[in-house]
Amino acid sequence: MADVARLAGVSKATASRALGNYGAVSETVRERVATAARELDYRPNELARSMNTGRSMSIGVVVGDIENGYFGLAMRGITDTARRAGYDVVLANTSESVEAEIDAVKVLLDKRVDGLIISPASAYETQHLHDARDTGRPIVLLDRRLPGLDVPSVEVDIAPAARAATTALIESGHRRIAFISALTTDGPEFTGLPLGVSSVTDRLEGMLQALGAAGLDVSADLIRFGAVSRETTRQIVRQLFELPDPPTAVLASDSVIALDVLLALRERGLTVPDEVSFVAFDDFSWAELIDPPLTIVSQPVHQVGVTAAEVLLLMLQGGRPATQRHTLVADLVNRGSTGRPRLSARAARPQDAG
Amino acid sequence: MADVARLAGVSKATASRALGNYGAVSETVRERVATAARELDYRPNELARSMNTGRSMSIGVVVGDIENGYFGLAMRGITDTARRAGYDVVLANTSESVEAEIDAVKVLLDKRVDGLIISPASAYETQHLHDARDTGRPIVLLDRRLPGLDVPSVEVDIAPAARAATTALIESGHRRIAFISALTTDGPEFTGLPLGVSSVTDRLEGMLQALGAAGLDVSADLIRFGAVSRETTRQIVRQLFELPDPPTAVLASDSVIALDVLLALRERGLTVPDEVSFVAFDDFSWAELIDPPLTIVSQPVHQVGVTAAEVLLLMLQGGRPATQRHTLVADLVNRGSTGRPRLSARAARPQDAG
DNA sequence: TTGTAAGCGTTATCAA
DNA sequence: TTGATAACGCTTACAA
Repeated sequence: MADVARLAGVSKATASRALGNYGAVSETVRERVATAARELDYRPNELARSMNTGRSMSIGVVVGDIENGYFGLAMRGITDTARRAGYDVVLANTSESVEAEIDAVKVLLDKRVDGLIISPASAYETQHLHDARDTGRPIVLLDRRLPGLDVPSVEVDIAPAARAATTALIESGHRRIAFISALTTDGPEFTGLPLGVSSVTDRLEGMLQALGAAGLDVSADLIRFGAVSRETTRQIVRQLFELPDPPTAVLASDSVIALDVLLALRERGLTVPDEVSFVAFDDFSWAELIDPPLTIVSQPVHQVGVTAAEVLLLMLQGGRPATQRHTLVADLVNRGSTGRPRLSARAARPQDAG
Repeated sequence: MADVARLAGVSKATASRALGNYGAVSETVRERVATAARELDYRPNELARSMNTGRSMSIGVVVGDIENGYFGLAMRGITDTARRAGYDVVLANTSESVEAEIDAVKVLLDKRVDGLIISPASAYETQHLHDARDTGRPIVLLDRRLPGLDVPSVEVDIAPAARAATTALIESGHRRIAFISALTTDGPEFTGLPLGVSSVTDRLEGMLQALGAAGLDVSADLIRFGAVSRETTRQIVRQLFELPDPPTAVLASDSVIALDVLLALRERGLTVPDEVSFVAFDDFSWAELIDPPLTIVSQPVHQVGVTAAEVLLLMLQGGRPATQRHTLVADLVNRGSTGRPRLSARAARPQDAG
C-alpha cells in the first residue's frame, strides 16, 4: 500500500481511501491510485484491514458432520448466501462431539469471525455458546434450537409431519412403530422428552402425539438411540425384531440411518413394505430410486442453510430478526415403503439374520 | 494483552511470550501471566497474531460442489486432518464456474490463508492458479491435475479401473458402451482427449484403452457430456437410446449422474442389467442398497482428502513432497448391475419415453 | 480533498 | 530473563 501511494504520488491515507472506496477522493487521484495498484499488482491484506475495522468478513459454521448429505446441502445454502454478501465461511466439523465443538467455537472466535452458525451437538452443555453470545457476535442455530439460549434458530417444523406420518401408519393398522436415531443418550432406554437435540425431539414428539391421539401406548422398547454406525444399527434392528412383539413399522431419523436400517432389514429377509413399513426423515436423492420408493418426510434443507445465513447476515448489519424461531415446513411424501401391516410380519424371525 | 501484562506486573512483550509459549520466560512469570489471563478472561486476537507472524493457520479449500457427496467426504478428510495440525479450513464453493473460482482464490489469498487445496474447474483457464502459486503459498490439487502447473496433486488412479470395468463389459459381449459425464465441453460431440478435467479424462481414457485393446471402434456418439441436471441427463439418455444402434451398457461418471441416469433408464422402461448394463464411478452409500446392487469403481474419497491435507501440511512446514502426483487406487466392485447384453436391448425403444 | 499521525493487538528485535 | 520499541499493513481521527 505504501508503494502504491508512493507511485501514485499521494499519501498512504489517500491511497487507502481510493482503493477502499470510502471517504472523499478526487476522481483524478482515484484513477492514479488505481493505475499504480494495477501496476504493482497490489493486493490488500485483509488481515490488516480486519484488524482495525473490527470485521473479518468471515462467518464460522460449526456442524456435526459435513460428510452427512444434510449438512452438505445446508452448507451449500450457507456458503452461496454468505458469498453473495461478501462473507467467507470457515468450516468446523465436530463429529457431534461437544468437546470438539467447544474447541471449534473458541478458535473461530479467536480468529474473529463476525458471526457463527452452529448446529449444537448437545442441549445440555451450552456454556461455550452462552460465552460466544456474550462476546456480542451474532449466533444462529442451525436445525436445532436451545431452550436456554436466547439466539435465533432456523429449523424445520418437523413434528407435524412426523405426526402425520405416524398417523398414516396407525390408520393403516400399525400398532407397533419403532423409531431409530443416531443420537447418543445417557442410557439405551427411552426415558422421555426432551432429548439433547431438538430436531430429534420434534420427530419423536410428533410420533408420540399421533400415538397418544390414537389412544395407543408408547413402547419405550421401540424407541432406540445410538445408531451411530452400520454395525450398531444392525444390532438395534436385530433387537427390535427379536422382541416378542416386534414392530411392524420403522421410522428412521435421518438418511444415514435409513440406509443402515434398510440394509439390516434386507439382511434379515424382512421385505418393505410387506413385512415392515418404513419411513425416513430427511431428504435424499436415492429415496425415490430404490425399490420400493421410500415414504419420507422431506425437508427444505438447502433453504434451511440459506435462511440461517440470511438471519445471520441481518444481524451482522445490526438488524434484529422478527422472530427467534424460524421454521420451515416439512412435507410427508407418501411413496411405496409404507402399507398395511401383515400378520406374517409380527412373527419374530430371529433366525434370518446373517 | 496490555491489561494482562499490567495485572501480572510485566511488560507486554513478556506477557506475550508467556502466553504464546515462545522465547524465554521464567516459570514464576509464566504462572503469574497465566493467572492474570484467566482472571481477565483474556482471549488472543489471532488476527493480530497472524499479522506479524505471517501465518494465519488457515487453509483455503476450493471445490466445485460441496453438496456433492464426493466433495463432502473429501472435505471431511481435509478438515479433520487440518484441525489436528491446528489449521482451520475456509471453504469456497464454485459451482464448477471458473469465474467463481478465480474470485474465490483471490479472496482467500487476500485473507492470507497459508495454503490452498483446489479442485480446479478447468484445465484451460489456470492463470489465477499460476498467480496463486507465484505468491509462494503452497497449493495442492484435489482429484484433478493440471498439466501446465507444477504443483502436487492428489488423485485416484482411475484409468486402470475404468479399463477393467470396460474390459469386463466387452468380455460379457458388449460392443456399444456409452459414457455420460457432467463435464461441460465446447461442443456436444466428443472430439478427443484430454478434456478440461483430468479425472474425467482418466475415466474415458481407461474406457478407450479397453475398447482399443479389443479392437473395437470408439463411437463418439456414445460419449456424452453436459449432464448437469436431471433434465439434461434424461435427454442424453433419450438420445442415446433412440440411436439406430443404441448402447447396451452405460458408464456414469459420478454418483449424481448415476442417479439421474438410473432414473431416466427406469422412466424408459429399460431394466438393469437385463437390457442395459450399468457401471458408476464414485463411491456412494446407496450403491449396494438398490436393486440390482450397482457395479461401481470405488474410490478412497476420504483418503483423498486426508492425503491432500497431509501434502499441504508438509509443504506448510517447508517440506517438499517426494512426488508431484499422489495417486490412490480405485477398485472395480462387481455387483449386480452388469451382465451379458441381450438382443432385445439392441432394439431402439424410442416410444417408451415419458 | 488531502496529509499527518495515531492506533488496531500482536510479535520481533535488540539492548539491558 | 526481561523491557522498550519498532514493526505488521491497514484505517481513522484530526488538521490543513
